[in-house]
Amino acid sequence: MQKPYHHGDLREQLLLAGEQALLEIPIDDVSLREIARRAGVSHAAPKHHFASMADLLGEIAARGFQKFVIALASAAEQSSSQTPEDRLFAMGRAYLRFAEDNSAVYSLMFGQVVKMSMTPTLTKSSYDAWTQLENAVAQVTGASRASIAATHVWSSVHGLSMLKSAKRLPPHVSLHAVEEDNLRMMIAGLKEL
Amino acid sequence: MQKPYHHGDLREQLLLAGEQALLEIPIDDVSLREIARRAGVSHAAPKHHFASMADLLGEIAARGFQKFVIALASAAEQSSSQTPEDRLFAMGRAYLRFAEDNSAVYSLMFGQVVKMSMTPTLTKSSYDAWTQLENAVAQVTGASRASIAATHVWSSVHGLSMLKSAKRLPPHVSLHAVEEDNLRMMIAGLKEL
DNA sequence: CAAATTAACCTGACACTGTCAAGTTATATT
DNA sequence: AATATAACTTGACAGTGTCAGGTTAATTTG
Repeated sequence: MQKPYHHGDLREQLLLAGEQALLEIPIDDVSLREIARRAGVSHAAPKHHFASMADLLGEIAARGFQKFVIALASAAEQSSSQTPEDRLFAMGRAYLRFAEDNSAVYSLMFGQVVKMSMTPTLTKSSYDAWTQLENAVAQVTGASRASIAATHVWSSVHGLSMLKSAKRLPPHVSLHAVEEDNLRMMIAGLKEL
Repeated sequence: MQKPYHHGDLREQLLLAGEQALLEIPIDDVSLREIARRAGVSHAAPKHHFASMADLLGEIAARGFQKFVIALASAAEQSSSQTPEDRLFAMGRAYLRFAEDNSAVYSLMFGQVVKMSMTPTLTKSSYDAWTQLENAVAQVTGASRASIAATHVWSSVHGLSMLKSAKRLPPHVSLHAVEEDNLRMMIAGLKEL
């Protein structure tokens, strides 16, 4: 728990600088050296806190999953007086919103493992996110085939998020309408499992 | 239409070398220089055929969409005696298979535009792929809201492909069962539009 | 409390990347 | 046959991630 001598805690500052950089500049311009620059340290300083850039990014992705779980839980709570379907719908909306508001971190969270290490904390946080979704889905479908059902939910919402952020949706459709209709169709499909 | 003096046609060779490299080595190791090396030319030779690496990758993605359209059409034909739902199901299976067999090119096709230029041929081929899907979906839902329905289909199948290739699905579920069930739920959802 | 140890950080180097400018060579045009 | 042009090479530049070795500050030890 002892603080490093120079920066208070450089590890945390690097994570924050990385998250900030992902918000501010194109993802290809986010380099380890740029993050070090933003934290005000030399280009090799991160080595003492992260074995590689993939490790740093993996840790940022892990923190992304943690915020993600909180965002979805909070959305679910606010509709907790309603049906399980409504709760799932609210989580779906929160999911799409998170992906939009944190698009760079989101694409890191679900990106190829080649650019990013599967650190233990990332494994755990992404597992937590999965569990949260599976529980919410189990309220709708029953627990027996919740894994399959959750995969359907996640695929649908994740796919829509990706198509949106990659700008692969046809320009003439209303994004908001697409989202609402997609969530409705997705939940309807659950009942056919 | 005259052939370049040295290689027959270096442009085509570079595209082939790039496609091959994407099959053989990790996507992060696929560099412009590596592709040039594989084509047996100097590191700057590609400049005469592609303005940038993003352009080369964009062209590879465009060719990916062309093969993709052919693969889906061929799958649909082979079940053409059946119902529109069956045809869509068959296309869904072919989609998942294409994404698996061509994972690097697939992730290029749907990746961020930052690494890859939206060249005119890429715009056209991805539009063709979209149109093909929309037509197949319209056979199931009717033409009026085919855009929305096609977005639902694409999101679901694309999302599943990405989760699979990013290894974000829980390890205890059978991939084959997940795919079949996902396609069934997805098509069921169409009827609730 | 002083000395030794260790952790945190910096400097400099290496091999690699994409892109550009300038030079060379082979084809095409005049 | 002379000229022009397109295709390719060489060499350079600024940038990257990572590693080795040196320096400085905090911590632990004697």
